[in-house]
Amino acid sequence: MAGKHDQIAASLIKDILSGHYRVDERLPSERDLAVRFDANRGAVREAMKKLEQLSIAEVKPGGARVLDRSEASVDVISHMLEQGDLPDMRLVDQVLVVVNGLMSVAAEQTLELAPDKDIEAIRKIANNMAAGIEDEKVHTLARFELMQAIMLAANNLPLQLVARSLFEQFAPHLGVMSQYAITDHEAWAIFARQLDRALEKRDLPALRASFAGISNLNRETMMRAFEAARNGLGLEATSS
Amino acid sequence: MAGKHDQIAASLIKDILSGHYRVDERLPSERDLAVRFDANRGAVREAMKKLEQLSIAEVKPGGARVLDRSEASVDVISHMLEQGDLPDMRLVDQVLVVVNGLMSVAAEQTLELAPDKDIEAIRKIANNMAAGIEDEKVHTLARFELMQAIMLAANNLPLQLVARSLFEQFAPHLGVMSQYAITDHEAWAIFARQLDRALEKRDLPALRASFAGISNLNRETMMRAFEAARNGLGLEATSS
DNA sequence: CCGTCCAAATTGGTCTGACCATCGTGGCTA
DNA sequence: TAGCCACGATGGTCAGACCAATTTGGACGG
Repeated sequence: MAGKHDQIAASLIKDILSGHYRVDERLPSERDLAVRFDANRGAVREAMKKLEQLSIAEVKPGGARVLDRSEASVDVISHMLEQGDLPDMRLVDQVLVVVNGLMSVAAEQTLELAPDKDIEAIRKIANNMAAGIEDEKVHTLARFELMQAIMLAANNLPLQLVARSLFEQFAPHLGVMSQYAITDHEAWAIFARQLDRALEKRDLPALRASFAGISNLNRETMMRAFEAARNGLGLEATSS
Repeated sequence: MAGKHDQIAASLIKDILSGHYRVDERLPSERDLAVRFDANRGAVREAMKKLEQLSIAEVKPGGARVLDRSEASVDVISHMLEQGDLPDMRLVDQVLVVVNGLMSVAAEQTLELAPDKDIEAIRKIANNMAAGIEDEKVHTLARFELMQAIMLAANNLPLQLVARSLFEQFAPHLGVMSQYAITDHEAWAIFARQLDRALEKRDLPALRASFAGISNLNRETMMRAFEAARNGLGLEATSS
């Protein structure tokens, strides 16, 4: 299915991110890697392009060198999350902090600039959640709807791109985590009501307060899901 | 200097971003483009890889198609800023909003988690700015120092990566804009003092307030710089 | 006249092999 | 021992060919 260069890139990325190669270390030549992976040099070359795009390696005549993590592209996060059986809890929490922060910024921009129509659309979703949703999947869907509506209303392309990038990198893992997640629907209802009122009255402090609450809720829910997942995996046999 | 594929990619990116190709439109075949640019198909291929990486085009057997802007990678922002003589003011302001928001999140995380040592380092810089800096370049440097110190103290890798990505995309244009920018050092001093006190007393609301002020200051400064730059370019002859 | 299906042309994907400019390295010389 | 230089290795680029998937156009049947 996947091209050969994707497999090579994935292997090299894993090696680098797992610390198999140290920072500033020269990695093997393209020709050597070609024989190691039983592939064409072109394939290796495309893989190196990928590393370069992720800014985890710098490739230039004379050899390719591993770069420091702080130089990396935003897109490395998805690969970092794929290290190990379970994503790194600390990293996930950090991503949540950023995403929640971006959502808050988006909401503030919306409050400031968005037309009533867009705010009404958000309030409608918030109202649904404030009324209380029993079903977990319906609630999850509503949360996504709420996020998307706010992002659209903010009408800030860079904000949308960053938020979407982070979200999509985390999304695959969200799928496996969600089966362990237990959302506090009642707490959500409270904050949803607070958000609705803040939007109605264009009350910025109240808006921030509601998002702070939602952020903590999201983080706590995820932390609990992690513990559950860890226990769940611990009981099962180590497959493969 | 730059590889041929870079030139081809730049040309295609410009065409797509400027609307020369419509969304969902098929762009010419790699072989045709190779003839048009008088280049090897491999070079065109690498350029297409670039477009794919930026997620502004989707390339698959049968042809490559232009994607919607909302699908794009965060890295397109730098190319969007390069459209036209002067960067799009609205886009720049949006980037500033996001960066300032991220800085605020970083500061909050710092206040919550960072060791005293890191907070002291930030306060030291803030104190310098509160005392009042006359020289423009020194002030600019101090602002960067402040940003970097806060980002480091937050100790949140995803946050750092996103902020750095946005900043570096904007940085080249910042250089040309800065010659038109006139920073209100006195207003900065006030907010720097407020920031210093907020860090000292671990006062979260005060911290947010200081960053809100700094954010507005940054945006207003940039807006004024834009007007000045527009006038400056208007008076000069349209070179080249 | 319209829809369906099939075959040929087109397109991207991959591979092979070669040549060049640059960089690293080791040996040679002063 | 220190500096210099030539050789080997490495990435960068190119040319040409073949393959698999897609697209496209026309032939065919309704």
